[in-house]
Amino acid sequence: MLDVQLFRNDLDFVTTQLKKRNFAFNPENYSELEARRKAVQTKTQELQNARNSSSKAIGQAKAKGDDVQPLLDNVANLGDELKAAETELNEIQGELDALMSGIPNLLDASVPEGKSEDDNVEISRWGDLPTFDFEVKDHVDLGTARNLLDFELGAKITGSRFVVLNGKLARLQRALIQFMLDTHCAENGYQETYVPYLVNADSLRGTGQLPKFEDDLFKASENPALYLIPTAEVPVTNIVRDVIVDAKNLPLKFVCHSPCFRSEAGAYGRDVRGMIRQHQFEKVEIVQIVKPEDSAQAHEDLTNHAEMILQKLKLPYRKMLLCAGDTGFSSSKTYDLEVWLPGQSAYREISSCSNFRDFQARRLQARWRNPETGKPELVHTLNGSGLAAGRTLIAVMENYQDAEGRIHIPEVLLPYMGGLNVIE
RNA sequence: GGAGAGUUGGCCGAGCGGCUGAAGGCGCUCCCCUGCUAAGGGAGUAUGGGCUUUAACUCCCAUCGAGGGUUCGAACCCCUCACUCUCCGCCA
Repeated sequence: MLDVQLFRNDLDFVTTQLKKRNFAFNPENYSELEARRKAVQTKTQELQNARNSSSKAIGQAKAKGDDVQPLLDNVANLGDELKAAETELNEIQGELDALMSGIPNLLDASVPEGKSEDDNVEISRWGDLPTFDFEVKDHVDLGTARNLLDFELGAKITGSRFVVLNGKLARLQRALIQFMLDTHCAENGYQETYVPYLVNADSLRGTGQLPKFEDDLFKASENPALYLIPTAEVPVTNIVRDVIVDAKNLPLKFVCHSPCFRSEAGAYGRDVRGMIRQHQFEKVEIVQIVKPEDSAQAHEDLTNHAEMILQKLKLPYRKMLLCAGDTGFSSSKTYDLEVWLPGQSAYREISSCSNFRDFQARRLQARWRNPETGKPELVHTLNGSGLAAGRTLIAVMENYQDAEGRIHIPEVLLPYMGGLNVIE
């Protein structure tokens, strides 16, 4: 949610900024609605004031033992008039809310122009691409050859875009998750959390998935309305919903492993092969709640924390700055990390690190008390994948394969694999 | 699942139809006194919104779990829902 004051004070600025995103915003439409709101709200409040002062007068007259009937006659019609005004105001507020909650965040000045992922800007590359003196396999061939990955079984048990991991490979994924959690806690100062995987609509509104992106979610129950989390970002960021955080406790840094559930509506036909795009996958999420002045630096730090995992795993990757058209709804600026997948001879997204500034915080009413003003002010929120475990598993399989189709265990994972150093 | 009790400001807690945006206490901030491991006195201390060209003040509106109702007027009465606690049952 953007600041309504910004719309009232500098509508041209907002319109121009939104245009960078190719977001169709109609300022005339907005102004007209806002003018109605102002008129009706003022009128409503005047009526409320009239009612309050009349009621007070009646109370005082009664206390003195005066005849209150003339006063009662006076306010006879006030009730209906007030009710009508309040109803109208509610409708207008509802319209405005719907409009405002559908408007994306404003982009940071450093975000490049562009329409699609083709316009994203490469910031850096890390690691040498591996060379193989044999024909490389992708993770599907590597995994199914040894019955480590079973897509047909996933389809039988549930349906398409689900998979079963067997034996050593399941353990390797668990090792990756443990390694990521331990690293973020011990080296990057994050606090581990465990959170619900079903969330209510308020939580999803807070982080921006609702009302606009309900199709991307799995709804698990109707009454109460509960949804499977699409990312741990939702429950973890909602830790600070309706909270005024003590300044001395900032920044808050959380790390959380969770499964993620996405309906992948609109992704039919994309990445159908393998486990790149599943309805259910494991991810380690890092979240930061910071003072506004710290969020730009925190964004760089948080991205570095995600990069650290790739570096320790010795997986080659590149860092992309997303262009205007590819930056998510709630984000003001996003870096994607793309890992090298030899099986595809391509870099593929493995982490997305975003600074939401106060966009989520305003929806969440997540605030901190600024000692300088003594007033509650909105915090800034950030998050990133650190990393998507399912895709990291794929990357390890493909980068660490040998001519026999075996998968060697990255050095940093050895302590988590119970002495195993190769899956064969 | 059954029975009962609750939900008020940063925290505890009073209030049960008008003078209550809310007593009292704790905490916090400032001032005074005293003087040293402790104490006394005074003042201040909720949030969101509107109006205003902007800002501050004043003013106005809303908020005592949420939503609705009764009433000239609701923290207080009625209804619905959510959550918390206690006891019983069940359970990884």
